[in-house]
Amino acid sequence: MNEKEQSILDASLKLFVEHGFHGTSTAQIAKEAGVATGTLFHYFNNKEELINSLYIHTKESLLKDISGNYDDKKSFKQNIKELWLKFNWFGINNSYMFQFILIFHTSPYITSLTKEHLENRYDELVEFYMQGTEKHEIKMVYNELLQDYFWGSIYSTVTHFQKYPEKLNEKNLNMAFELFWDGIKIG
Amino acid sequence: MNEKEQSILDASLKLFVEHGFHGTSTAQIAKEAGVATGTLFHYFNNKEELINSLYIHTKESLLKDISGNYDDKKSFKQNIKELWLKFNWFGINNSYMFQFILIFHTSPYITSLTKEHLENRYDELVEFYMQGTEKHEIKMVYNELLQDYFWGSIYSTVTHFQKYPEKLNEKNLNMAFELFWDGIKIG
DNA sequence: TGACATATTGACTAATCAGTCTATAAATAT
DNA sequence: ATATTTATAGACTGATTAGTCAATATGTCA
Repeated sequence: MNEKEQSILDASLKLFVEHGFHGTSTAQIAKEAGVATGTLFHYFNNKEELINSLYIHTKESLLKDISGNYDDKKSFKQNIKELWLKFNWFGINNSYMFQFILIFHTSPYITSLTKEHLENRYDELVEFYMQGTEKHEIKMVYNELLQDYFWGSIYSTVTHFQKYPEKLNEKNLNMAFELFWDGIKIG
Repeated sequence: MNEKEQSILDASLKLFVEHGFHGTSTAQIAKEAGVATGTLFHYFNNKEELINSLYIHTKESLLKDISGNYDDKKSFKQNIKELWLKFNWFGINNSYMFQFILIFHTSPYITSLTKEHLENRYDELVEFYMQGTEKHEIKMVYNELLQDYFWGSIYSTVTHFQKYPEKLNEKNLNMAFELFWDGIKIG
């Protein structure tokens, strides 16, 4: 990845989150990135291609951070907690990226081709969940609801600590996890 | 509320949700509403005033739908379930409004004056919650986290049934509530 | 060295935007 | 009935936008 190309993506991430896709001009992006508009269009054919690249890079970054294997030596709860924490730390440490995913995952400017490129990688995560229901460690709730419940917990926890950074500590993060876990555990 | 004024707000709601604030031109709004641009600027001095009016109307509509008093004859769980359901039905039956609130509650175009106009009305809701912690029916979790947990559950449930409308029935809605309730209940 | 490709620049352009203005039409008041 | 205010229309304008283009610089390879 070229240095200028990277700074264009960095500037875009910041400005798209702060002012939206249409609220950010290519001139502003170029200025923020410290390049000329011509350079921007040298690396990206148009604005839409830019946001698609950004979406791919952001999601790749998330996938990299949350990847890791199920550890049979640990309990199911511990395994799921580690995954939950990885998601949350990603959101807390990369607030622009997290907000970008939140805002733009339904954007019409992100093409279906771009989405396909990533969607199926979450399959691993889904199977991971299934393990818990099979072993009757978590409630018999259909998969789609379980996934959305999981994501809702990540969403509310990350946005909570973005809003109240002074509340961020291990105790409160565990508290937030227990809210999530007690919702799906059996008994 | 004038008929044309209302159709301008309706058109704005739809287009702002679908294409964003800057992604929607005043000409498009006027066309969708079936009026001339001059009429739009007769009712709203500028685009920002339009989105602020829209925000107020949308939140007023939400507040109207979720309002109601705590019923001492019913259990705390039942009371909170009814509130939770009111929020969810609002989101399910008014998907544009719900998405609009989600997308624009942090928008810089919604002035702090507009926000103040509504924020304090949620105080009732907060006190409602406190009742549960005082009676030790729900976990001793600090208020801000509890509120964000509540909102996260609404968010994930509404977006879930927007994504999978065929899954919407009483059984699954109750299931989603139990995920939420078991997270905060004691024991 | 010299030839060719790639990188970078910023002035430029056609299209689009928010908002204005003038002209009427409809409603309301005196 | 007449005057005054309010509603509606759409052509128009100055500013801004995404994207182009021609010029120049830098790198690469034989």
